[in-house]
Amino acid sequence: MDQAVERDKEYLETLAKGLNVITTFGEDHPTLTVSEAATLAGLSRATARRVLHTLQVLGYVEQDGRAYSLGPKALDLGYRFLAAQSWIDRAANLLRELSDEVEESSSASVLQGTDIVYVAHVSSRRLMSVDESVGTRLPAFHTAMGRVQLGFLGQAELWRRLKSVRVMAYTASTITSLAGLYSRIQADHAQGFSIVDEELEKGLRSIAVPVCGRDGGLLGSISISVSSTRSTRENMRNQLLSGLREVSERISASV
Amino acid sequence: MDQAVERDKEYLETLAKGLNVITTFGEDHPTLTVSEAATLAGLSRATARRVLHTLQVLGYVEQDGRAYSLGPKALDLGYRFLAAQSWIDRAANLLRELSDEVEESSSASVLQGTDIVYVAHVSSRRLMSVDESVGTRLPAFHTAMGRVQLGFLGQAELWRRLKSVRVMAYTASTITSLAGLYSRIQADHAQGFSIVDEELEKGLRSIAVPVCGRDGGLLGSISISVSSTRSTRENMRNQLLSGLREVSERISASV
DNA sequence: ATCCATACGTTCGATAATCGAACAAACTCG
DNA sequence: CGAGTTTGTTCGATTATCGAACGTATGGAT
Repeated sequence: MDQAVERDKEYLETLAKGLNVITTFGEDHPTLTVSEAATLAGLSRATARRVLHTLQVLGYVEQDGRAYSLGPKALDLGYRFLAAQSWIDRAANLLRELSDEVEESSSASVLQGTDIVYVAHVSSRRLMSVDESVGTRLPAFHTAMGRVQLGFLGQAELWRRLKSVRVMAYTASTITSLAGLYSRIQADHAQGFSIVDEELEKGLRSIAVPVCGRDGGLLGSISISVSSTRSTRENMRNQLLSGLREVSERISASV
Repeated sequence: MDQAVERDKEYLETLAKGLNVITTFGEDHPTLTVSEAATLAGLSRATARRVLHTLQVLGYVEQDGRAYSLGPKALDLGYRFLAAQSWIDRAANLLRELSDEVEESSSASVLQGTDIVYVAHVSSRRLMSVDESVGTRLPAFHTAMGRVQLGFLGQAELWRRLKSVRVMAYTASTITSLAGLYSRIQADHAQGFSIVDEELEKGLRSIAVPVCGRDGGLLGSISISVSSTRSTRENMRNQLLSGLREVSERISASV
């Protein structure tokens, strides 16, 4: 049986272990001791210590007594992803202007698997405003930004990803049937935008459009989010969609 | 001689190689082939391929034919640093309000070695506006945000870092003597703010204040940057300093 | 469409990197 | 201050990783 699941000798276990340790840090664990890191990463204590020592030498982690924390050099890794995609800077600036104009928060994201990952965000000045940091992940199937990007997948790939998610009913409004999600995504793709209404969180309504490169390939998506007490679906379509489309076109024109 | 520089067996070479490959991606190299990555990272082609394969399996890198590029999962690594520091979200929101009010761009950063690393940035709506992404690094000794943070170091440590930089004359205004930099940093620390005037880039003037935690320990710094044609040093001190100090105090009060 | 040069994927034995148990040292908490 | 817990370090053993070499694939020029 061991031979049946022979390990991939091209896969570097040590690198994987190290990256795994980095991902144990976060909001839940701003600092970690060696033993905590070992437990969370599923490593022996000696191995966890070697990982932390190496990361510290390289500047990705800082040590204060027994406590380790991620250092700002960890931002380098993510920054390089952002720096490699020129459309994101452009999007951030244009979304800033759009948010000022419509007085709502706006975002940009990219699709990865069954998640969207925020790559830009502008909060509005309202007290109740969507506020997500760059790097945040949300389920693609239940977000407007996710649905407009999923619509670019081939039918087989879309079904493959649909089947791989464990669909949860986040609110009473969440679409939970796979067929329902599939149909909605196809319909949104046909109309060129998506509105998601309180499926992820009660009170939250978002409208999104895709962003493409000059060659027509998908880059990501952008959206505006509002409190459902402030704007109806109809209002969003009538008042927010044209602004989003204009921003999307300006981004496409500049890359 | 080989024995004299015996390798640190607690340092994981494979992890270091992997992270090094990640850092070869960026604005200059949004995509890389196996051979390019090997050359830039100083590895054999087979090793570079194994690193890229492992990163791809883990989701940090994506492959399109022969071209590899960083995937959005790379943002996770940097996001975890930001997520672990609650003051940064708070700073971003308050800086957004401040930028709107004063109609200039604002930023927050943390000190790492002889660099500052941007952790938040708000561009103003002006055509000529400072625009730096989160993750960007700038030399601490020649920036207002850097100087206010360097002022928190002990004298010995400050001198150690001073001696380790290769001081460059970015503009005719750049302070290039170590003694001059040292004095300026001490003076700025004493007055509680720093103004840097066209030392890094002609036409760019910035004012910064430190941000501390409740315990008085340094968290980072915040700044406002303007075009030198729009504001004198005196104007910055008279009109911008109080707003920055207020934001700094509100951040400190909330963490 | 073909050919040639370049780049890539894969494999294997050798080697070096990595492992983790064990023990001493350090730290924390009561 | 003492006890319990955690960490740092070391060593021999084991496994992960390496890179040269060769076959395959790709891309560019003609």
